[in-house]
Amino acid sequence: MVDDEPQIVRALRINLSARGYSVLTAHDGTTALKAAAEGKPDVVVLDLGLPDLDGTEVIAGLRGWTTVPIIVLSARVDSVDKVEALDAGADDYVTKPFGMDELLARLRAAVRRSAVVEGGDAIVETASFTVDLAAKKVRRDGVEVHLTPTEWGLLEILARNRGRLVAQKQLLQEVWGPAYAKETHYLRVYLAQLRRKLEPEPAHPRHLVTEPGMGYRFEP
Amino acid sequence: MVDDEPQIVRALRINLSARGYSVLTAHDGTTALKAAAEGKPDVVVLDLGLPDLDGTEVIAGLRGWTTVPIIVLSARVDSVDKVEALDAGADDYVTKPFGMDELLARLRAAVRRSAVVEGGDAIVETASFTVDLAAKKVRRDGVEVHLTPTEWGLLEILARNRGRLVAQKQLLQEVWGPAYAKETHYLRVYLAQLRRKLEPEPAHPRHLVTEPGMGYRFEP
DNA sequence: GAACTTCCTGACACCACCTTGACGCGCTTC
DNA sequence: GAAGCGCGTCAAGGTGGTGTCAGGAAGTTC
Repeated sequence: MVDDEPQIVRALRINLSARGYSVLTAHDGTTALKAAAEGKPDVVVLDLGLPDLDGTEVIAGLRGWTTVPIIVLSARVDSVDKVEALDAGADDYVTKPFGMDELLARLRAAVRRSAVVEGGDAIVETASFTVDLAAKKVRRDGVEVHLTPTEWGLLEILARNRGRLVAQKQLLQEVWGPAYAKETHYLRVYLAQLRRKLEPEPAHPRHLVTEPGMGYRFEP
Repeated sequence: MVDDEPQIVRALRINLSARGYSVLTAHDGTTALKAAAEGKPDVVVLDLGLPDLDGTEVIAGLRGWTTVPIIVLSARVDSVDKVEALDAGADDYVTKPFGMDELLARLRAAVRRSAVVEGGDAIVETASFTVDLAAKKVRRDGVEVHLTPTEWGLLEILARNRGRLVAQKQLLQEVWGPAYAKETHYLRVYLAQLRRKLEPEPAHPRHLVTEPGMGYRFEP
């Protein structure tokens, strides 16, 4: 969040923090570029009327090394300014005064877009095997392990809820469908198969743990 | 370009065509969705006040199968409308009346962004063949291999997602269109053709791998 | 208008996967 | 201590997904 007007910085910080964002602030272009390089933000909100650098210079300075979404704030309504900022590399341009709801929505849109690009950070590791949720791959001691669709469906849910208990009903409904909520036998068969393929000692599972009567838990 | 007001469509068509864009137009939501499925646009400009469908319905209809950038046009200034459209999956929201310069700049920004997403290394190499995504060419042992448009469409998606599993549904929707999401037979035929042209042992594919029940994977 | 390419469709064999049943074990309950 | 329940294991049958081949329709080029 880059702005030289303290009240705007303050308002945004409160709103963003309340929604679970962590916020880095800078009050001029130079510190903004430095802070961005160190903090690796997921999105940049940039006011154009900074005391030291011109808005397009800040944008260019960021675009030199990152494709992080940049949302420009500005009091200038003139379309020339908008075109300049957007062509310099900004992703969006919001004119002051702006509604907080709108800015937040544009923020969400920008983050959503870049989340699609990255995507690859979905790797869950345990002592004996690795689950790559984006590529749908499982490796054990470096070699790829082949899983059937049903096996993968189960493992994916457990891995996405790693550390948490997942109810039998939830697993059955999400993998087999709502009509199969009581076929707990399926779970026993497929959990056994997963353990045989992934656990060092299938008879004494360390990562795919049964919680009797309740469900299963993935322990990373 | 989706709008029910002829004069706006006309103005935009002239401006965009003059700048080298090729323009598809639709005057309501239903035809827009159909045209998008067939035409595979690089960016969608969508007016919200359509006669048949609600704006968010059109956005949802597109987002069901594509991540194409959507720029919303609307006469409504209310921030609730903006938030709704953006959260439904729109990338940008421009209120009427708008400056043509600004819209064009936002268009450029949207296209630039999605170009980055697609980007990546333009050349993908395997032990037995090379895919040049920029030039749309495939070479095997130095000599160029001719692919049909459909074959190339499949190979391109797989190559851009190299290493990752691509679902059957995604391949079908992106190559043949949303209506063909269940024609898995097409995939079998065309994957067989690609393997015959590219794999050293078509019967035992090493790079165009099937994951039964789930999809296909390109292994570099 | 003929030759060619490309796409779609159908038939068939094969194999992996899902489902289902039977059985043994350990824990809780009475 | 017996009975019942939940869980893990193993094996077998059926079926649905996959690869392959070939023929015809539609469109393109010369």
